Amino acid sequence: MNLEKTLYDAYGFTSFRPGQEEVIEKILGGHDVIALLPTGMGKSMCYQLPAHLMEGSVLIVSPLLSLMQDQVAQLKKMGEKSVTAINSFLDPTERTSVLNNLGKYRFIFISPEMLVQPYIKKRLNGIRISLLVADEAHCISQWGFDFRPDYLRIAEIMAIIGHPRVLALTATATEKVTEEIKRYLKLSEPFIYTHPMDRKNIAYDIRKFENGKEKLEWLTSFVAANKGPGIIYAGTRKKSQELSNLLNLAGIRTAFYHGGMEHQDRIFVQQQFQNGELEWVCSTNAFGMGVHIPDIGHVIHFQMPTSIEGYVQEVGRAGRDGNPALATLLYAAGDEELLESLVLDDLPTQNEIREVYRSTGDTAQLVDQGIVRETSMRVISYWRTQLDEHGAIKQIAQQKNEKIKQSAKIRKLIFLDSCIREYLLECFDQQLKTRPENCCINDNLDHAEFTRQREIVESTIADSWESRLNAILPC
DNA sequence: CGTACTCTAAATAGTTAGAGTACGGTGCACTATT
Repeated sequence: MNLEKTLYDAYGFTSFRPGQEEVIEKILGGHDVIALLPTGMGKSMCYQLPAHLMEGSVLIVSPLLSLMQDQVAQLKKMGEKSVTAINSFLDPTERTSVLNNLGKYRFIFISPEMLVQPYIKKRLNGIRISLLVADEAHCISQWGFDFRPDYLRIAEIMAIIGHPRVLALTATATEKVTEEIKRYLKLSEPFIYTHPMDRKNIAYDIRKFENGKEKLEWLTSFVAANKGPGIIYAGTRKKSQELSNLLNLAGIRTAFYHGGMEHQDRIFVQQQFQNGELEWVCSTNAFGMGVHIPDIGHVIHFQMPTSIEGYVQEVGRAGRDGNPALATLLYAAGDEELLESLVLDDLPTQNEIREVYRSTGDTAQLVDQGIVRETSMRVISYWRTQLDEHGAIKQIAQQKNEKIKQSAKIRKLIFLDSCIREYLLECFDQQLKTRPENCCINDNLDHAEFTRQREIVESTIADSWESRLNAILPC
């Protein structure tokens, strides 16, 4: 079979990007695949092309509604007509029509929450699904255990849709995360494609301060002296607003972004940033997934990220265009206390587990009465279908242990004396092959040289929104 | 850890200081009102 010809006929591309062809061949050969591909490497082509060569529909599990809407729009722009997304954006009339004609769509996007709804399972029964795709598959491990437990339940529909082949796609996964993807998607012998994940054009800087005030002063002067576009990650919603207000006062075009905002406002900020109307975005970790801006030159962490995986994802949003980019992590004494308590406190407590397991009535009441938190309830409800009370307590304790390990890794990163790049790769079980010139603060990072290189880049990028739009358009 | 909110005692009627405590970040779907 000539894959390149199909690629050309269906999408007009003459050649594959690294990894695509190998992944597609494995899928067509009947294998399940876990593909770790860096963002911007055309991950979606890995399921788009097979869709043209296999009988039946491709079902894509996607973490965010906005991401789904984007992908649907992009596929439609590429001339794909039979695309749909089943989610709460659908009004009842549309929903009925989509559900009645499910088998007619070549691409069906869905959230994990929707996927496990009994009425959806019923509708999927008997539909011919050739491929199940778990997009951003690290979410299984990152969110499944404490935030969106339906991520652990994707495999429940395998039998219903006739055990199709499975493709799990992600840009960042440690061996442990890969293992969890494999376990929760119930893949027996998947082909695992790993791309070297080092981003050579990103230089790493870590700066330590006595207190928050010093950190703030440094940030203000840095942002005043350096051009965007850039992202500043804050630890709380409130802090993201504070930082944005402060920078605005200094005359810098900035907006804040976090999960507590109206959906419309979030879309607006993202669009403004993409069109170059904003130079910096101050945000919580809500910002980033599905944001494709090639020329981000700076990612600054004003407060510590919650895990190394999160850090690498956030930092990885810089320098997609291959030009020099700088990742700067700011630390002030005591910062770790905030984050660690925040991260550890959100797992269900022993008391919550006990209350739910021993409740005989409506468990929703426990949430209403404030005895069990809403997120805890969903997590415990999931484990209740799998384990007894003792088992659940053990499971959550193990999860907590895992989180403690994660925060220890972040702590180690901050106080590291050796190469940051090497350490990050080590966390992903990879080895550094060649060290770029501008590597990291512990390895001859030359800020002056970096700034000089950025200036050359900036002078060649026309600052019109048209050129940016062209750069963003899909490939 | 820092902040914001609640509670309580001491003071004497409505205010205030200090102690105690809860919260902080990621999103889906669904329902009940506007």
